[in-house]
Amino acid sequence: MDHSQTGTSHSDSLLFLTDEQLRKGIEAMFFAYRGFTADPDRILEGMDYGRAHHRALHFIHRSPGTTVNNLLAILGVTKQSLNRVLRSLIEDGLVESRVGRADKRERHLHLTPKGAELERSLSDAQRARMRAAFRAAGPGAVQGFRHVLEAMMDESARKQYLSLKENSP
Amino acid sequence: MDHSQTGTSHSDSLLFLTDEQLRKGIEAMFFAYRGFTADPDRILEGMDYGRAHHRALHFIHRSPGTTVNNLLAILGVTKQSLNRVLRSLIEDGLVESRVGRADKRERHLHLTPKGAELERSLSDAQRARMRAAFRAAGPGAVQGFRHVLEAMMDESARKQYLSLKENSP
DNA sequence: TTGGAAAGTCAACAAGGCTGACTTAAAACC
DNA sequence: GGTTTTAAGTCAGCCTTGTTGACTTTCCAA
Repeated sequence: MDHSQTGTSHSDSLLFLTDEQLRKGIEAMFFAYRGFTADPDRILEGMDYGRAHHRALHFIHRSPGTTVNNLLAILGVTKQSLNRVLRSLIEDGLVESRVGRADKRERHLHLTPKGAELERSLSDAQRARMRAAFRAAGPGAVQGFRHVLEAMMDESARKQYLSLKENSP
Repeated sequence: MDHSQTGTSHSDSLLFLTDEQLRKGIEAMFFAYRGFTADPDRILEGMDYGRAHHRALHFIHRSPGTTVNNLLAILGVTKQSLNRVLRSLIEDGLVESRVGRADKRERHLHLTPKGAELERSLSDAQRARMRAAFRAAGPGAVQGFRHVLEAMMDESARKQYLSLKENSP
């Protein structure tokens, strides 16, 4: 489980990973995630919304007509937690909840024009940062980035990630 | 700012990044970060500690003798927020706070054996996941992963990240 | 000797998680 | 047709972790 020779980091031939390298990876995740959320957070502060609203808007935009249960599974939060967020978005006219045609118990969620507008301003900011990072790192790095992140996910999250439509890696 | 031809993703020659590729990157960050924190969170649940305590333990372990102000800057939270966490760790005997020798206003933070033990169990879990992800993705991917994350950080965070000691990428 | 930095503390508040209990409507089952 | 299950929504209360603002103590340094 440990190599007991921490510190020296030279050529890592496939299986030799020092604790130092792993720790750097861990810290990279920590600092990068802060940057990842910084721009949308800045836009949202002052509004009545937060990161949770952003996530809901993102996945509704991305899978229009998704049901509440679906969204619950993707976001990995409780019904009560999501409901609080969803209720305010619906009341404020950013999200529309339509009774299901086939199954009238279900509610299908869509962004209104107003909701789409906020979603776009949030995702524009986030995409701009991602684009800058991808360009700075180069095309090869993008593949590596995606591969490592994918391997880091829980099995169930990976399935959800891969099954989100238009997936052509 | 936008290419207006979303969807098709074939060879991306250095500067051509579709919104689709960027969105996949964004979602990869979201799902992967959940996996990244899942194991330590599982260990901590049931104890009186949470993710904030984990972060404090991590950076104290990594930079023994660091001052409170230093830690504040790295974690990016307020003094009051950190103090609450630090107080419980000190009271429970996981962290020792030593008055500075040169400057007696400063407190230098160290892990006690008990604190080091918890830190190790948390970081063992997190490293195991990182190691598995790195192995699954291969050595080239690890470089790409680090490069993209580094480029995604805010300028100030990147400086902190790079200046944390024993940095030999 | 005085100004300011480092640390610590109290109080109050907000976001966003959680559990538990319960309702309503509609589908599915037998 | 009656029962059970499922999807959604709600109320109440709790926890963690972040925030501001105000204030104290200590002590270095100009």
